[in-house]
Amino acid sequence: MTEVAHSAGVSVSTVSHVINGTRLVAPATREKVQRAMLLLGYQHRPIARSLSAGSNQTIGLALTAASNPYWVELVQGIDGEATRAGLNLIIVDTRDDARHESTAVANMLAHHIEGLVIAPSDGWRDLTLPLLRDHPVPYVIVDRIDPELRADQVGVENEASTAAVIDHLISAGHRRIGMVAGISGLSTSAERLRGYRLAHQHADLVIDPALIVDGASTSEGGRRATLALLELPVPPTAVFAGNNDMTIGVLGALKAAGIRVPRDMAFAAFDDFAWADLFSPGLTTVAQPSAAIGARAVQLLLRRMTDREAPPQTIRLPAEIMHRESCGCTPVSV
Amino acid sequence: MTEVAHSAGVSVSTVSHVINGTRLVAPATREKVQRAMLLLGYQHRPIARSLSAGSNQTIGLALTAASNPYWVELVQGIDGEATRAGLNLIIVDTRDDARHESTAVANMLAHHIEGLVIAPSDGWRDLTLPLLRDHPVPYVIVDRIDPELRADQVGVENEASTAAVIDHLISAGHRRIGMVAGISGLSTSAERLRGYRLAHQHADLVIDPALIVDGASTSEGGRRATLALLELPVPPTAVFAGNNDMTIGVLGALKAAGIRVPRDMAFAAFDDFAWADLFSPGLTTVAQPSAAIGARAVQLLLRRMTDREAPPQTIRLPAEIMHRESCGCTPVSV
DNA sequence: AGCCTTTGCGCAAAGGGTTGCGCAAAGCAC
DNA sequence: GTGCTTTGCGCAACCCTTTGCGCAAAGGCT
Repeated sequence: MTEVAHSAGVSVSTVSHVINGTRLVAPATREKVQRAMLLLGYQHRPIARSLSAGSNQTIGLALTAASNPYWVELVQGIDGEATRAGLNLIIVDTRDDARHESTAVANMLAHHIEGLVIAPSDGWRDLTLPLLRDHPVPYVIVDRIDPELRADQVGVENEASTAAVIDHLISAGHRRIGMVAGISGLSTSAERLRGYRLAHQHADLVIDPALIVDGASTSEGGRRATLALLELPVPPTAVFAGNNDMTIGVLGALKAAGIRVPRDMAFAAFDDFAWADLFSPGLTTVAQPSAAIGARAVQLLLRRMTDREAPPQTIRLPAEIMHRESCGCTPVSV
Repeated sequence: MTEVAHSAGVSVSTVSHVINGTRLVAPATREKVQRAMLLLGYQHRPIARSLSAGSNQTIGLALTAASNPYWVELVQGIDGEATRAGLNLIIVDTRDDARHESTAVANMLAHHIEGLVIAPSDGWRDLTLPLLRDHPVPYVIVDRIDPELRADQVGVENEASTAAVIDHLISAGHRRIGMVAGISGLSTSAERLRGYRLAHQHADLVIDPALIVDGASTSEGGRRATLALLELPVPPTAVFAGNNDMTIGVLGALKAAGIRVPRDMAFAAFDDFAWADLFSPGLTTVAQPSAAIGARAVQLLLRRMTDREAPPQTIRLPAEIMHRESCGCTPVSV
């Protein structure tokens, strides 16, 4: 920058102002500076700005890479909205591990990001949240909403949409519906479970506790949970899987056991994905508006970046129920 | 840092040296400094170091978020290996768009990353590559290998593994095999196509050019390509899809047309994924060793970071063929 | 012509850390 | 006790950019 200033015959401050448009510069001078920059192949290093100004036009996103395919659309939603606002986005993988998450976030903070979107991992309150409290960085939580937290949050209507699907199964005549629940540390798991309970309440049905099994939010967990359900004295006639990973496990276990969906067992799940439609039968799922969640999160973040004192807001977006054949309520067609 | 130095009764330079272990510090002094850091809750900002020293223990990864699910394992492979080496990883989404890719990479460079792993988008040579040439940042290319480039690269054996699968279909008696090819700007597409051709050559079969259709590497492209194949005067008896997105389109089109796999049409594809095993029939696929590719890429990067002059290396990792039922060579079983 | 307001720009400090150079104290051999 | 080598640390310049303050020239007004 000094070189550019020298070559253009102006001071470095003028060069800086030309670059950022932070104050009036006579057109002639501006021209000269720009020519000098071009001539010298000057590369602006916005990062140095963060030293003095503390702003580098970058926001961060922290989530677990494993939560595929939710991932992709969410990232695209966030990235798109950030680009629209003239912000760059950098992403880190939390591995859904509080320890790794906190170091990854700390690294982003060291890089002076101006805002953060985070899908917190289980246990983040002890390690990552304190970091955020120390630093004055605005942040928005996505996916895993924590009602006790005074923070901006965006997520999906877990409870209502799960209840709607379970309700649908109940109206189709099912009385024993298995629930393969996600890892209990996650608010999403709890909310979906509440939805399951709620639907039963509305129908005045008592839930056999044995029907609720822990799927640990993983494929393998889903498989085991399903085996447990099948071994019950009176197995369920329908199963609901709490997320897409568990869906894999559940379906695998059912296939291995020679149980056919929906003839022998009705099935529905949280999380839609490209393949859900291709299965035979097509899978009835709850589709999250991932891209919209991402976009809203960035909007919330932008608001907070301009107004630190704005009241925290929690947004719940409605999910869409993708009604296909696996729930067994319609005759299987092509 | 000044505060810490003051509180510990030493100079800032000593504090710096304690933090980085860059020169001998008497144990007693070191103790004092560390206590002071703890006491004041000092947060080291490695980013500031990059101003003077140009090192901040962070490497970057640039790829398209859409290339799911390849993504997840690749990211995990890279992240894991980076962590092992004591490096932080930040990721950016290129959107498979050269323009977006170049600004995203430029942003990472501005953040003074010490190395870059990149799965280049089509057209990156004009926008992103020049950036890399200007900056002295070591980089490694993954997935899309460019044979003409003198750079470190890691990818999968596209040609040989595709040839093996096509060969398998040929030995099963198929003489007209449709090839749903990926976007032509990608080296992976070209290599897989070469594998397709190679297998035919080995079997002394002439390829009807109409059997090779463009699937544009997308689901929708795969669908259209499949329709084109079905409308041929003599349709193929088997189809090979060049990646997982196109697989969705192909399978969707076949299902919509009421064509059953593998009875009416054999099927195989590049890219394995969790659901492939759950389909009925299970899908025969080529599984990339994504995690290994990521890990190797980081290893190559580390080598280059220490030795800028090392000869560029291109590594091809073998793929694994997941032999299931969709290729029709075995009786469909449970 | 004298004074006030713009307009345009330079000066220098600041932000957080690294590092070459040099100095002082300590250890050692004689 | 003298002179030489280590060992341990401080000083200050430097990395790159931003920005408050202040000055000078130009233009408008009376």
